[in-house]
Amino acid sequence: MEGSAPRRTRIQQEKRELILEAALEVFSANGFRGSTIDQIAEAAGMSKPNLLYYFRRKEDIHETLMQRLLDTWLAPLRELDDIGDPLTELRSYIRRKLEMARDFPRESRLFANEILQGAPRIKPMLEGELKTLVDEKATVIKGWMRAGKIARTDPWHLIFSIWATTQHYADFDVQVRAVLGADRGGDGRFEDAARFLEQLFLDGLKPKG
Amino acid sequence: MEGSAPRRTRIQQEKRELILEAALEVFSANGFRGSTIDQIAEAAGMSKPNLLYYFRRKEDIHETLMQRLLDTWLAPLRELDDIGDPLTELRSYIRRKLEMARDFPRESRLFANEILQGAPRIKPMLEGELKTLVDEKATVIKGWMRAGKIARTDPWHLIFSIWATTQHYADFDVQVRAVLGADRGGDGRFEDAARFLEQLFLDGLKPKG
DNA sequence: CAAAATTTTGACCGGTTGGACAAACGTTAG
DNA sequence: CTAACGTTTGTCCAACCGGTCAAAATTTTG
Repeated sequence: MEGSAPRRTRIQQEKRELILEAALEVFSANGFRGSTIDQIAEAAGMSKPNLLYYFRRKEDIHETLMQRLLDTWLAPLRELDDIGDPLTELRSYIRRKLEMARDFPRESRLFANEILQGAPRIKPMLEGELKTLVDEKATVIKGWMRAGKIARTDPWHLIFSIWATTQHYADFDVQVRAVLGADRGGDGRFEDAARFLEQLFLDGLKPKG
Repeated sequence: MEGSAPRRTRIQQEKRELILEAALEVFSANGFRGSTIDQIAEAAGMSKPNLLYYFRRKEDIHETLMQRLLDTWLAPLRELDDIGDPLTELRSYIRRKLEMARDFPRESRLFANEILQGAPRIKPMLEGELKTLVDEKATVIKGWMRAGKIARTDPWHLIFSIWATTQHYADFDVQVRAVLGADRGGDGRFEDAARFLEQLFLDGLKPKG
């Protein structure tokens, strides 16, 4: 039996990383079918056959990329914990997700692309691992509601709304920039978004008093 | 000079509609580059050369589809009006957008695909028409804030958050269904979402009292 | 160093895809 | 009927794309 960790030379380690970085760039910008091996190879600074020496098929690159992505992508939700003040916990979660949209927009778009196409490669994971995790966190949130720490609502849709609002700033970045214009579309937009989302999720839109 | 409305026979009218309907189905599911003319032709029940008789290039279909989409897509925002109670207006807007996600998910995904790829074909429209419209509505919303009718926040990010949360149910439908599971993922999910979003946008998550 | 193992590349292949074209088919008006 | 016009299709092509292969270049190892 082969060990589960394939033995790799130093060059293989490095080149595989190089390819994955290049592929993230290309896939996230053009989608899976919209990207060609040649594009990835060029972005990685090597010839196509050379790239195919490290990853036998185009799908293998995508699969590897997706597996790595999912671990880090769900980390913020995993950290959502029962200890500490509920509202603070949620605020931290929103902030972390927004930071990820700011710092890893390519990963967000890669994921969005996959889901948009019907998640052909990761549907089992969504129905298994992801559902389990979300259900678990929904239970935590329900506990907070029962304890009167936060208002009663649907925990699942709460999580969806956090995903949607934060990832929007990565996935729809072009639109956000276009609408905000040159002056407000700069680096400050994430701070503005953070402030807005905090207020939205905590207090909503009803005027005070 | 040719008139701006190209003269078309009855058959041309019908067949073009047929093609656009088929193309919406295919493009929204596979993206532009992921879709082939053959697929669209088959979905429209005709041969490829026949389809190319009505639309000379693949891009022409996509362009026509996108132009039509944009008009209807922004209609709800255009309706956002200064008359009537502000909170009611916003609630209506959210409801209408959610209904569009429910009734026209293919249109939503087509749009999402375009933006994700960097909006190569509609960027001018985003920076022009769309920005103008949003700026205009932001002014209306600011007026409501100044009048103390709704809480003070950033009107642009408010609009983004409404777009994000509602379109999420069309664009990330697979994920939403997977997480909710067979029992809660049925038709009721849009009503649950409507209830949740209303509460979120009006009152936020802080517990009452 | 020299053999062995690994890495890189140019050339090539078969399948797909967007699109062209001319010929055939159908329809309609004089 | 028939000429003109609109519609449909089979065939074909050039470009592209994922992937193979054998040979050359390079690195590692004894």
